[in-house]
Amino acid sequence: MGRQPCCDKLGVKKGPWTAEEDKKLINFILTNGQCCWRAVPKLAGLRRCGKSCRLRWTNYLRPDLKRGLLTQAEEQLVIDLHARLGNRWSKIAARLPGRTDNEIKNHWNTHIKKKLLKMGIDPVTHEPLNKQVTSSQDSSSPAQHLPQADSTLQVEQKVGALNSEENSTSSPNENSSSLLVESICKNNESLMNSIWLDESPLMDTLWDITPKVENENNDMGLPIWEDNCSWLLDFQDFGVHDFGFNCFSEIESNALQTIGMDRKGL
DNA sequence: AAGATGCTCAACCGCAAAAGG
DNA sequence: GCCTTTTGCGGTTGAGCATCT
Repeated sequence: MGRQPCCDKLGVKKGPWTAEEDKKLINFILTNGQCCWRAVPKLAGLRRCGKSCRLRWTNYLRPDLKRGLLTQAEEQLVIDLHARLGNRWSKIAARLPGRTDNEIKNHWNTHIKKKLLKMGIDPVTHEPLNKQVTSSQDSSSPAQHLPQADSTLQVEQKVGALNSEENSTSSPNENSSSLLVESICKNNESLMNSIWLDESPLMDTLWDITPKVENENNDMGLPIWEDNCSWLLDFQDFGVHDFGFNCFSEIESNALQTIGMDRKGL
């Protein structure tokens, strides 16, 4: 018996996406907005599973994605958020505009984990590795070992509010302060403050690109769709050229019609 | 130069939660 | 409230590239 597959496996393509497939998906979403992902492959003429389309869009094709390595500040923020939220990558990603959960997860596993281990910090508990040996004898919380800087206090209060908002899914790591948090707070006070002050999800509204909702986004003080569309001209890092000129002109004309954008104006 | 090893990251898989009837 | 469908999440894999021996 077993579970029904998420999509009809027969005739469903797997593996890396081709430029042609990307083109179809982008074209479809620009024209129709994000609708039922299950229906997308059929409607867009793709031999892919809906899940795969959603993943490709959210992790690679979305207009608001930043490319390239995480900055130092972003990395520190990830570390801090991980200390509080654990492996809840989507929640962490929601607080880093332009970054995806997959990207952050990958970066964590390939870079940050090693970095922390090198520094003698357990990437799971965010506590010093040597301290853990004696932690069973020492019942005091990690925060008690640290001098509490004013900026840290402010951040911790905001985090407290955040945690209470999310306490239904609290992770075992949430209450542990860490040496890293301390240094992050000291070095990036303004960054941390701005982040904790604005707890609204940054990403979701930004990339809700259904054409008719532009003005609603604007009401929230967020950039309207047109402001985020410069990517259409260069297709981010993978470039227009990756699609071939012919296919791009087709997407471009459709996209520009959809969003009412005049290329000459850019 | 060539094979071995390590690293990165896009993509897949399976499960759980949410949504809809 | 139950069942089915759809979506979202986190863990894992593996191809491709870089570096080492």
